[in-house]
Amino acid sequence: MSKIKIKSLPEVEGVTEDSRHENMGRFLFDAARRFEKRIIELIELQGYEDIRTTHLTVVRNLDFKGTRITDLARRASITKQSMSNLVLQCENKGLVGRKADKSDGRAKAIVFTAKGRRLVKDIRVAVATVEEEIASKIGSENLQGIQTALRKYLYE
Amino acid sequence: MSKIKIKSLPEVEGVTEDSRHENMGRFLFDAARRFEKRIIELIELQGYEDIRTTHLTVVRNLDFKGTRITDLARRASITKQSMSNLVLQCENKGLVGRKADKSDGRAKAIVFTAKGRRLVKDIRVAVATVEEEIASKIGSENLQGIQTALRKYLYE
DNA sequence: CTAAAATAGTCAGTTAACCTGTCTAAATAG
DNA sequence: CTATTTAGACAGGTTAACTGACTATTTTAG
Repeated sequence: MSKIKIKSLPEVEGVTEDSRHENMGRFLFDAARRFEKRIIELIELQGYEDIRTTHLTVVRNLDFKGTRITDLARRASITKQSMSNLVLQCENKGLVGRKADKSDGRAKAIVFTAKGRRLVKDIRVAVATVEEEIASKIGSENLQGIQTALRKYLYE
Repeated sequence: MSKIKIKSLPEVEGVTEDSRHENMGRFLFDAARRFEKRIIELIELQGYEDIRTTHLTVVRNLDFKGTRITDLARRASITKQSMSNLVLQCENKGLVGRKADKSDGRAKAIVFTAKGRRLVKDIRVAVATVEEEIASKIGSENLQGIQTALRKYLYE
């Protein structure tokens, strides 16, 4: 990468200028917040109670064939202790269960219950709905563009 | 808005399909997280200690002419109690002060100290730097495109 | 012009979502 | 076969939000 160009920013003069500032971070943060809030709203409309964004972190990273807590944690970029706790919550809600991993006596595979699989489907519908809502506001080519660009930023 | 179109989503077949799913919410969330983390890193390199993203929430919404806690809270979409606490933290760090609002005896205007104004400048440089970093990865036209689209989604 | 309602801010307590440190049981490497 | 690593759980702490209750002003309405 070329050397970072430090923009010369406008001087603060007196006490009149506004410190508030639009920037990428703010847009991303606000948009992420709004998106998640809307997903939860739609999921609640489907009749689910007390499903929070953190539970989606479990659901989102769980393979249908089953996934270990350690792997879930790594995928979500949180500690295994935190993930362990989230999995416990999902278990209490009847969304996931545990089965022994016969190849490793220490490990347990976290697997979806039927209810959990139903939630996955309902979440996908909600996600598709919110994406439609956004697309209808900014255009689907912009939606696609954002996703492509952020994928590149994040994972390449 | 027209009625929500529910996409027919692929059926879950057996236990082989992966439940993990790329979507807009995930991209936004991960990108926001990465952005904020990077800003904090750069700010710490500038010699600041223990400046957290929540403190940026104060700084980001504070006018140079001074702003009341209630207004800060509204701008940040948090309760005034939460904002009151954040302002206290910023005050303890010497970033902001309070002065009486002569037109309203109940109110106090939160104002930047010299140190706070210096931080604002340093944050702007950090933001510009991170935006450059992103632009160098995804192209500045994509960066601009994302900002324009998200501004539309969020505030129009 | 006063009594009632609204507003600015604080205090106290709670909850959610993370964290670190420690521990066990099992697996693997030298 | 011992030593280290790994999977997971348990205990306890921190941060950033929340609600509810309170004081002190200001605004409004009869």
